[in-house]
Amino acid sequence: MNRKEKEIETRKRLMAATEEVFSRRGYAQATMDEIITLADTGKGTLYNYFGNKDNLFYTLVSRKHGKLMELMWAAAGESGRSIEEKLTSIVTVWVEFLWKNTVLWQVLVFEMTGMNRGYMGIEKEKGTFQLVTRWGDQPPAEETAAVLRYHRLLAEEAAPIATVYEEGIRQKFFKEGTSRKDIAINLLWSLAMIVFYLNGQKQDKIDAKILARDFVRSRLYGLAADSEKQRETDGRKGI
Amino acid sequence: MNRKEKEIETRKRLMAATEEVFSRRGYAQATMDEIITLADTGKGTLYNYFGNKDNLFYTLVSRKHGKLMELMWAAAGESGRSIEEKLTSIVTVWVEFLWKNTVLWQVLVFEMTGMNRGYMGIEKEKGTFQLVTRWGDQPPAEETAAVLRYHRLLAEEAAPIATVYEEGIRQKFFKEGTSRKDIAINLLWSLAMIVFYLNGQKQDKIDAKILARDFVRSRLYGLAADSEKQRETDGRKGI
Amino acid sequence: MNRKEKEIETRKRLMAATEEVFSRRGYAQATMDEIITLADTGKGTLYNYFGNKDNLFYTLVSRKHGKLMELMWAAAGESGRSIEEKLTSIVTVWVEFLWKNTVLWQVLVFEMTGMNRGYMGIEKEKGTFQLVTRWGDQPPAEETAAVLRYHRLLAEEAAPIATVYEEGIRQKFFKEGTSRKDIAINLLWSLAMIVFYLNGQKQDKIDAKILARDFVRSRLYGLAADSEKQRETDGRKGI
Amino acid sequence: MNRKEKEIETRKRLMAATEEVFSRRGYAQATMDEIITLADTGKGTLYNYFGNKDNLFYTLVSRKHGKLMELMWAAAGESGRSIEEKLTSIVTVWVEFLWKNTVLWQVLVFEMTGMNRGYMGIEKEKGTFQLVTRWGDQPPAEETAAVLRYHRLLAEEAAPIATVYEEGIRQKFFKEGTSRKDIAINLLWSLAMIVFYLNGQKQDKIDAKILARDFVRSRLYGLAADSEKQRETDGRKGI
DNA sequence: GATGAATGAGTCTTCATTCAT
DNA sequence: GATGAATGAAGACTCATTCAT
Repeated sequence: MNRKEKEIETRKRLMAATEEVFSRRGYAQATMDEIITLADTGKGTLYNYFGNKDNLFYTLVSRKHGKLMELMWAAAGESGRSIEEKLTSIVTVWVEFLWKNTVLWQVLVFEMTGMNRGYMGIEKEKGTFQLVTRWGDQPPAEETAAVLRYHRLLAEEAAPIATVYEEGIRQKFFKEGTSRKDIAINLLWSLAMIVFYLNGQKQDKIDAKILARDFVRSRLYGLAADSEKQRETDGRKGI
Repeated sequence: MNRKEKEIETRKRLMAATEEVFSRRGYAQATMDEIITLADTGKGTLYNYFGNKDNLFYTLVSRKHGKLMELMWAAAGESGRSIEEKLTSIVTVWVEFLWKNTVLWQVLVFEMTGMNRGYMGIEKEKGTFQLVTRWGDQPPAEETAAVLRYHRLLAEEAAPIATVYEEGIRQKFFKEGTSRKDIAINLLWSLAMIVFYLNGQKQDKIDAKILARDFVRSRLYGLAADSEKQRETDGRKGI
Repeated sequence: MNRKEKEIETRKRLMAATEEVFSRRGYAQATMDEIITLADTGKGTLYNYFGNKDNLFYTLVSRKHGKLMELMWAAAGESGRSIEEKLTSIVTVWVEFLWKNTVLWQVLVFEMTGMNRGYMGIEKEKGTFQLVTRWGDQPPAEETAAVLRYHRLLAEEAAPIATVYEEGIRQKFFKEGTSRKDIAINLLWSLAMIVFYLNGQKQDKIDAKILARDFVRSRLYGLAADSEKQRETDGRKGI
Repeated sequence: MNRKEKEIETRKRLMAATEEVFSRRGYAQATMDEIITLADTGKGTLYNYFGNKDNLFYTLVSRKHGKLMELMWAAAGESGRSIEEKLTSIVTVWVEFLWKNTVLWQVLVFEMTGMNRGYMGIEKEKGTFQLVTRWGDQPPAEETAAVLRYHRLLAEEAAPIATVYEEGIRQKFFKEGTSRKDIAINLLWSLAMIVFYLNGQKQDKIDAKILARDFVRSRLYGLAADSEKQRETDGRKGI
């Protein structure tokens, strides 16, 4: 094995160890020591490759995100299929992904975005985010930058489903008055909560496709037996 | 002010500081030092009252939980109201509560339950929980106990809405095949995700009641314009 | 019960609790909190009566010491008895005392005298002690005073046996060349080590009197079967 | 100096500082901060090497113990020498060792074994120890393990002298009825008490060999001038 | 380029003592 | 005179990061 191959080998082992450790411990409780021990390499190597802990996590998560996006866009773009089928496809991808990466994505959403410290990422213009906190004060610039890139990832993950939504709206598939973006986001995270909760308990028993199908149907057609009960409804926003 | 009153005063200041700090920093990043500084008291005092960091957090969260439960049960029990109205009431309570305690409840759900480390609390019998991890190994007994009490709180919070669900099922209000517990939990956490995301951005503008009403309707009657599309549906589980 | 009686009552409970706690934990690990809890009184009371932790311990130990000295002097003074009988009497008292106060006296000897920090109490003149350390530097005056009083107690405890020794020497009971003080001290502490080691394991089974008798005999007449082996001996110091 | 040498250098400095500080302060009063200051290194380094305070102490003491054992066994094995000579040899080693390590071995015997809290280590089978307390309750498993290893060391230190004792008994050198183990232990610790008390006061003046010789003789042949006084002796155990 | 020894700021926690009521 | 709430100095230990080899 030449030098280049060796390096790639080491990177691979580090990535695998990183995944293992962050998946087991979350972010704060994970230690660099455990990672290098598992990867059977040196601390210097880890830092040479990835710079720091946050960057290590970001690299891991970013790759996975990339693969996820490919699959989601593919599902969103399948031609000749109904809105419901497309939604179901995307959601299936999402469920399968989360089953594999439950902890990682929880950490991403709650720790890394700073959501657990009252941070919010607001999309000012297409692709440009701004960080605000519930408490008014701006975090230090460095932290802001570190946090925002995670917000960007998450915003991207809602895009495919939002696209299908737009399509559905044009087709008059949906009731009026619904805000696409909110719905897309909620659909995704509402489902994420289910997976987080089921979290492997039943993942052997439930097929991702079935879970996805049932979930989409229940969102589309509701839980109530008699939809006529909605006769008096008007102007609802339907978040 | 006599001694007893002074003590109560101190407790109050400590509780307030605790809420403030955990809300701003999450659990791991919060420091006892910041809390005592804010409460303008000594470290010993804090430890005399609460014993340790975890207990401090639990005390805070446990009180809030108690008040929440009262309100939820009240909403669940309102006589002479429809299922939809009861659901809307509970959900309104929930939204109002989460708006005030967004970060705290995120921390509770993701950090304290160990969810971000792959822990799951499984209810064996009524009220008895067992901790399992995605990775198979049992955490140390001490940690297990510390974590489980948070699971107990969360399980309790799903109870009122589950009760209304049962009632609705008896009344044939819901479609068949739905699993009450899962739905109750998901309804709650799906909504929580919305609030976590909105996270104060709009909370001044959106009325909790309206958000709740729209949310319940959308879950009950679906997002699709034409419910006839479900003609071919059969045996779905509707999670 | 009037006020005076009440106070005596409280003092008693405090003394009992003090003994219990120091016996279980040693000095450093004992806490004032445990003592007042056990005595069912307040912290202020404890401090009003005893001033501080060291003083509390000293008070306890000092009382016990007083009783011990009475018994020892009585044993040393029994008229019309042989040297061996007197030694055995004193040693019996000592064994019985140590069985009851094993931990307390270990703490006294090793922690309180500072022996475990290289402190030594040297008797300059009768009753006047000076503190020196293996390391040459003088401890702060305050600590010196606190430590020295424990040395004084211990020196006193060797006095009765030393007196009997002097008597024995006058009677030519002992071999020549023996240094009385060293022997007295060593006899005492050599025996203490036995009791510390047996430390309750066998104390139910072994009678203090028998242990004392055997111990004294073995010291007086030696372990060797054939005392003629000592023919060539000369000028030994016999510590 | 290359890396490996540097590491060894650091370890050495740490070991030296450790000895110095524990010797001056005992265990509880010694602080890690003082050790690193003295060793002129960082806290992390200390912890990387030794893990925690107890382990640091154990490492130090364990090394010294190892060297001591070598010397003792050598002294016990010298062929062609009488029992008395062997005993004197062992005891000489012991005295020389204790003179150098007085405080350390006091700390070991009284603090680390938990003797000052009523702990006793009982040897169930050869090499297997069990911890019991005067108060009946078992200490937590972790503490038990930490304490027992010190008991193991001490038990080992009595072995060489016990071996010589057995030999002496086979040779009918000793009076009957003596229990080897107890005697071995007491011989050692009785002597230790002397050294602890002399504790450097006179160590320049007294030769270890002379002290050892006199001590052994006095134990073997007794303190009394006339050994015929023992005529009435029967069945004594001679501890 | 890989390594891992060294670092020290940062945390939680303990506990003797004080003093106002 | 009894009380116990309040205090804060002190101490063990963790872990991301650096940099000389």
